[in-house]
Amino acid sequence: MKVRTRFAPSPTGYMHIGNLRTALYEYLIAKSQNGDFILRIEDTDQKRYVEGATDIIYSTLKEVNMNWDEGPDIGGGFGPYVQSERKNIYAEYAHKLVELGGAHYCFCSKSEADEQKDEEQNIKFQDPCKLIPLEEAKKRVAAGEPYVIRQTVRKKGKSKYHDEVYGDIEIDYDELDEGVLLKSDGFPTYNFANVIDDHLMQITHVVRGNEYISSTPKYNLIYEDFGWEHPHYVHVPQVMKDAQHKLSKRNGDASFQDLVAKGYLPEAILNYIALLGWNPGTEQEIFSLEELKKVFTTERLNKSPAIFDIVKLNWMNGCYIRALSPEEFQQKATKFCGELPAFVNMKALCAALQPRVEFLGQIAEQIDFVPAVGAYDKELYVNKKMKTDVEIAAKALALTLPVLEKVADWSNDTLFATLKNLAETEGLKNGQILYPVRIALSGKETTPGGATELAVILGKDESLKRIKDAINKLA
RNA sequence: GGUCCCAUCGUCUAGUGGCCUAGGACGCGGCCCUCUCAAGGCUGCAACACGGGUUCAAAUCCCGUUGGGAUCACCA
Repeated sequence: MKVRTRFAPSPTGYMHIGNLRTALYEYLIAKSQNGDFILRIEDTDQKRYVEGATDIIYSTLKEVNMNWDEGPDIGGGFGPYVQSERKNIYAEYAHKLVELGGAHYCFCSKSEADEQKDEEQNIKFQDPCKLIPLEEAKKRVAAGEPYVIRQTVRKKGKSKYHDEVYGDIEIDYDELDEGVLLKSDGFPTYNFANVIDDHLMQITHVVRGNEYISSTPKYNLIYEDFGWEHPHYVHVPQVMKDAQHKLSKRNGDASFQDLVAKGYLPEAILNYIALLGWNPGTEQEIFSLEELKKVFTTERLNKSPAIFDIVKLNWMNGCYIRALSPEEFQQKATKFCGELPAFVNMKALCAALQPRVEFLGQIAEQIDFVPAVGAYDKELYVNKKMKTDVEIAAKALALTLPVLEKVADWSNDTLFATLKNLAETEGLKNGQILYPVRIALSGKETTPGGATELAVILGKDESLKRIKDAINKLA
């Protein structure tokens, strides 16, 4: 049987990192076995629907290159792929389930149900409507009385099922609550829709967060009542913000879009989250999607929660940035450079930046001196290790200016050789020339590149101008 | 509170009874390289939650304790 997995997000306007990881694992399970990856939109809660949210889902999946084989936009043999368009299907099956004895009509209001139960005391809602004879209930429904369809749990004893990562799970049927399957507005709840859809769409592996472990027996009951086989279950641990809290929108934790906006590369993010809860069993850490397809297996999925560590993502993203060709880097980096003066040598600037940023959002701070030198203190010229002070700097800059004016080949090699030579003939240390020049060009203590590299980035005219300015400042 | 799940360096993890004086990666410290800072190379610090068993032998199996998480919606 062909492996079919599905990513079934609800369109709430936010691509959560944990969600994306679930999608990745679903994609990898399918693709590692030549199966199909299906996209389904779970929008049965009209209150939570956010305009444009489905576009975020599409664009995110596309950005990380996880292409779906069937979905709302491209169709497929098992559509429609949007749950709100399947309303009548759920209604049909819900009524069928009532006939089968797996569910019943309930005329209680939500508040009536809420009043009865008590989580602390472990008192569950005992639905009085269960006792209404089916024929009578049908009459009331036909008469137009508002109703919901609730699951009926008749079984006693232990419910058992196998999970691919957690192993065998046993839960007592008494623990299961008789939840609403079809709401009074006619829409199904997740509890019902996911079962119907997964069966109808012939999903073979369901991947979801481990918060569903304890409700899975309820779904299995529905499968049983219909006489269907349930899919393989792959419950995955949570992605946490810290030991106590999981990553969430409410906490303001970064979403995939937020990270991309900060200049993290989609491939790096994907690589990083693949390793949050899964490992290849080898010491390899850098994986392309294609490589992951080859080595992924559910056996190597972990049971315990993983904390999302932005510091390690930074490192990994840095690896991806450094692996970019200079052209690719320049193309991506330009967007983060803002408006730069015409004198800037972009190629040289990007070459300097590439090994020095872990994510593109760090560029701005690195290049703030490029448009113009900001205000700085003369004391910046004092550096013990470089053996410079204000006086030496003034002398060095005065010496450097005429020499640089004569340089025709404004390249790093030539500039460096020239200044090194100048230092030698003047009996100065390299640093006594280079350090002041670098400060003159940037006005900053640390810069992406040395004096001569900055000179190349700024071009000859601008460099000479800045050195003159510095000489005046020190005079 | 009931039920379910989890538990190795700060973090991600390897480890499925002897190969473990517990390996790798990030981070952190040191050294090298060096026109500052990075990058790169080398190197150091750092963990089996606790207590009982089982066994010739336990991070690995069992039980308990502790700690953490999840769930108990007409949300998914």
